[in-house]
Amino acid sequence: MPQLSSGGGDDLGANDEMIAFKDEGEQEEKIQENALTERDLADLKSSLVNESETNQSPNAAAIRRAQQGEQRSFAEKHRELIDGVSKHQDGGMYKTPAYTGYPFLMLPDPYLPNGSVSPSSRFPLICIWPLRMTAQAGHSRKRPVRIDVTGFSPVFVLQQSNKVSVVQQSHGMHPLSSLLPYGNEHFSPSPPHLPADMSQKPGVHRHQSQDLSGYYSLPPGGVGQISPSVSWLLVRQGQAVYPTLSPCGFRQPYASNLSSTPSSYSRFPHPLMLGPSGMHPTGIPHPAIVPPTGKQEHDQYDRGMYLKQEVKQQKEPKKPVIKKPLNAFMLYMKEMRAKVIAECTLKESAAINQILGRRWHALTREEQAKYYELARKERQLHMQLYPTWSARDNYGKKKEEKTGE
DNA sequence: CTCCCTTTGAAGACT
DNA sequence: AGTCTTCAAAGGGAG
Repeated sequence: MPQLSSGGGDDLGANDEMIAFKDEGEQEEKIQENALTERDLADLKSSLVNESETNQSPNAAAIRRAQQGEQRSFAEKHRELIDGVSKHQDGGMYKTPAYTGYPFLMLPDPYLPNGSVSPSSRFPLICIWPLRMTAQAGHSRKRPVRIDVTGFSPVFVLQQSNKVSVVQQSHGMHPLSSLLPYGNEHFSPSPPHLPADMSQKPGVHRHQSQDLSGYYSLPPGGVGQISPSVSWLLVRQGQAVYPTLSPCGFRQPYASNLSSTPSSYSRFPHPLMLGPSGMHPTGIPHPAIVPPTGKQEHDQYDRGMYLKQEVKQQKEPKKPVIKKPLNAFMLYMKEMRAKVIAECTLKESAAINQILGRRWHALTREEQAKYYELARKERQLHMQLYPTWSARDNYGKKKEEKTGE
């Protein structure tokens, strides 16, 4: 498995990526299975879902085309991303295929084949901070009200020894969008209700609506107070580099002491900064951390909810719940859910998940490997961030909650 | 309002 | 060691 060769030195990731993909015969079998699965998709949809779904179920060929397109687009995006990264760097960090699925943290890859990364460099000196300014005000589970104030183009940050390189993407699609683990709307067009935000100003283009809902932080002691005011916050060795708008509309970084706050901060407060809820011990919120009483869901984007949580926590401080890192399939589901919903006009998660499960099996080994790799990085990062955390911490918690203990 | 459903994979618990 | 159980996400549906 080419992309799974960790190159040694990886004692953190589990061996999930070493999945026992069977050999040639199995591959043929898989191909056949793919065809079957894809064909079954229509059947599944018609059998699983309600009548309306049945009536508009596309034929198998259409599904096949859709799936092929889906898979192709994924691969293309992946390639584009790799190309994009490699074009924009001068050969320092990512000589090997860059790890493309982790926009949250552009860290030196400890899995570089030569395994030469020093222990200290196993952790990022530079962190890319995709704070998309998307809030869901007055969110209810059934009717999310989304205020999308995403304003800026994505920025690449590549570590070059002690420098920060910022690479502006020239096209509308964020190159990392295809693999954003926490994104929900990676490929969806900009929502029609998008307010006239800065992205619509001349010279400032807006990337597609992506929920860059999660991100990882530096390890304890890495950073201090972080301003969430910008779409992307770059952190480097105790300094925050705040992207700002240049006259031409491109974002330029400027270094700032963490204690000082750029003017843009006050203009764009971010709900994620409210209160201690979901805060990593560093003071940085993390998608894996959720307030103890609430579901994660969109709460972290719900300013009101966060305020409530803050007040609540002031009254009765509880340990924030650190969630399990997502496995490969969960990451896949996160990415593909919206697509399936759009294609199948389904809304029931149970039915959607069935389809996703079949699609998952229909993926090629390479396509699955990408998600296994993502999940491996996810676990690794989770482990770095929460070294004392164990799945045991949440084990049986749900039952306890139910029983009221 | 709360729980269930449904999927896969990881990891803890149990035998 | 092998098997079982729980939890991650999601959101409509049911009670």
